[in-house]
Amino acid sequence: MTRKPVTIHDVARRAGVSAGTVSRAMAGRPGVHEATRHRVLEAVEALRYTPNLAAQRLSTGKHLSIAVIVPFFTSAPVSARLNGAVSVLANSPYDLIIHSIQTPEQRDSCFQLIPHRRQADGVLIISLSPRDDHEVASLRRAAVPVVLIDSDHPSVTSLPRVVMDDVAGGRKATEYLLTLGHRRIGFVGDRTDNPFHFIWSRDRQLGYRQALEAAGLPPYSGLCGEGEPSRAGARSAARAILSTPDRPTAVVAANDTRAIGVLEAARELGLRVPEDLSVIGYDDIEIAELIGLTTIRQPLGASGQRGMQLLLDRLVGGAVEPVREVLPVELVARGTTAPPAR
Amino acid sequence: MTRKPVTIHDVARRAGVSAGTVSRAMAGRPGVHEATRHRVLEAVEALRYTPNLAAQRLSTGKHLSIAVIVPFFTSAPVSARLNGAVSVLANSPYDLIIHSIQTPEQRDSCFQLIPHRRQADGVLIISLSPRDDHEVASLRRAAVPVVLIDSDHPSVTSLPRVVMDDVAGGRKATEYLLTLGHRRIGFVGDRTDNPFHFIWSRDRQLGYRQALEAAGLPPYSGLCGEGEPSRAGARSAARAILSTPDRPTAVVAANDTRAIGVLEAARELGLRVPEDLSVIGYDDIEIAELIGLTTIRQPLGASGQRGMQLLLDRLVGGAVEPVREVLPVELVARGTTAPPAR
DNA sequence: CTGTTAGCGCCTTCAT
DNA sequence: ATGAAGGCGCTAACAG
Repeated sequence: MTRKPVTIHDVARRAGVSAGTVSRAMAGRPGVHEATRHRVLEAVEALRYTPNLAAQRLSTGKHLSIAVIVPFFTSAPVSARLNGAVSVLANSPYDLIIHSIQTPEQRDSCFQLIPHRRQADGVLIISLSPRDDHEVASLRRAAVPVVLIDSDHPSVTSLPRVVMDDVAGGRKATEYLLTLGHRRIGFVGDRTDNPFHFIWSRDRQLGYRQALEAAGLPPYSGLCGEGEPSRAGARSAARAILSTPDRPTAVVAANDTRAIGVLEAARELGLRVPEDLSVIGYDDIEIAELIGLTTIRQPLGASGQRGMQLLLDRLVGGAVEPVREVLPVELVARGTTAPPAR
Repeated sequence: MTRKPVTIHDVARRAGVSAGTVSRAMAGRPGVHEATRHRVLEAVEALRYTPNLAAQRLSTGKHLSIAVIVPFFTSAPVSARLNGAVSVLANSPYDLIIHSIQTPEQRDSCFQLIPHRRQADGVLIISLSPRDDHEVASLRRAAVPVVLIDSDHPSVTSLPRVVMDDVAGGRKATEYLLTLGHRRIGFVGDRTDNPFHFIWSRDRQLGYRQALEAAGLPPYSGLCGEGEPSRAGARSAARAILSTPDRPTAVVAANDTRAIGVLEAARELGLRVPEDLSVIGYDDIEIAELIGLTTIRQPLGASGQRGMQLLLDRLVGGAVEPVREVLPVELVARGTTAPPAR
């Protein structure tokens, strides 16, 4: 079944030319007689010749592929970003190699290996942030360009990246609740020291704190729940803070999935939404619209596209200066928020 | 920044051996003195040597990568399957090359190119079925093993594949409604001649018809809506069949997304669910549980895992005989179904 | 315009 | 146990 592959020499022989000419003809490079090119292409067709990519890569030093490091791409926001990135590649010669991170160990090994092993022309890292200066430095001296999406680090010696304005998002969400008249506002998010080193929850919480502070309100640290990064985790965290005597009248969730957990907790506790409790999510994934969840919308697909574009730019244009693009977010008011009952 | 890559010869020189020995030492093959191996590995470490994959591939003829052809992987079911497939690869040396299909043209070109160009050791095709015998034949004479997931074709000369029992699923959904006492049951699905040649909607509809027939009911062709493959499309299709004088008391949707469209249509028309209308979906994606949708659950992640496993089997074991594995589906009864009002 | 000649970096016999 | 040599398939530089 797997008969010997057709090589460039087979084509050359059939067309009555040399391998070099076949190479030139196929690459469409100038300096080949039109008739010759025609004969070559005919032979290619007849033999169903496909160049051996490995040989091509070895010879040219180009890989024509891009590696993407991405966590849990069943998560809707991540998969939306990935999809945006992929769509940019559709009309390019680059292949897309996916490295799906499912454990913290995988994260670490991918961060070390992928950018240094010479297998892709560029590396795109989605939603996974460098842990420390050391890791930033390691990425900077990578063998190929590295671009980050939804990933950041305060280090000055920085990498090109596309980030969401998570702090502003957390602030907007909280300010909206303040505008509605809420004063006791809780937050349900991720642990700062989560094993994958996700930073978005932390940043959104920071914005939340800023908004409270700006409003002259004390930080309600007792109202912040951290739990497993899932609906169930958010539900139990929410159950905890909603069971306190001075329960909050509103909750900011670090993402839509958690917001749904909060809604479930509210239902379990017999709290009506939005009459007894306002809930606001983050991401605006499809489900948010369906259940009428008020949320902060971030440009998921666009972030993927932009990041991939940055990477491609530096693949063709050589070294472009590092940039840090911040994408804006917006509030989408729906049915899970209302003024507090008096 | 991109200094000259370190090659196997650099390592060899530093370790005071030849390139061949380095190769053997690194591959952990026998016939290398322990002390030598140690020195080699030390040199590898010191030089941060990473073998050039392209060279390795060219030399060995193995690519250590698997190509996956997959449509719209933002769709929850597709991304769940893909995720299952990826997870199998986590502990293997294989890389995963993604070919995301976004247009019918891409579908066609990928079907022709990917399996024949010698770039991956195997090809996994998810949720995209061969269009005709010709395409089946083309896949069969591919240069590398090809495995299909959620993809099928009646052709006798078949390919190894993992399919869902969509016909049984459509039947089960319909039988459940019949059991509840419904007699006028509609169906909202995809067009048979959809451009991507998806077949699951057709098969589920077939099961639906079988169930009706078995119950001695005439085929309610007027109750079948076909629309754009989206929530909105399903909503307008549903609006049409729910506005007829003899409207159905229950609707089987070809997937959960469409079921949600049907629910929206019902709400618009002032029909209560499940009192005035029963709705049943298909897939059991996360959202189904959230909104309490009765649905048919299919093993999404498991199908991906199993398909990838089949592919790996045939990569190591050589030619295994073609199989057609059918994965079972089950009914998940939730809140959108009830006996019809009398 | 086209053929020839060297590698690209690695693996793999075949000697030693 | 190790070194030397040839080749994987292709491209690129250099002659003609």
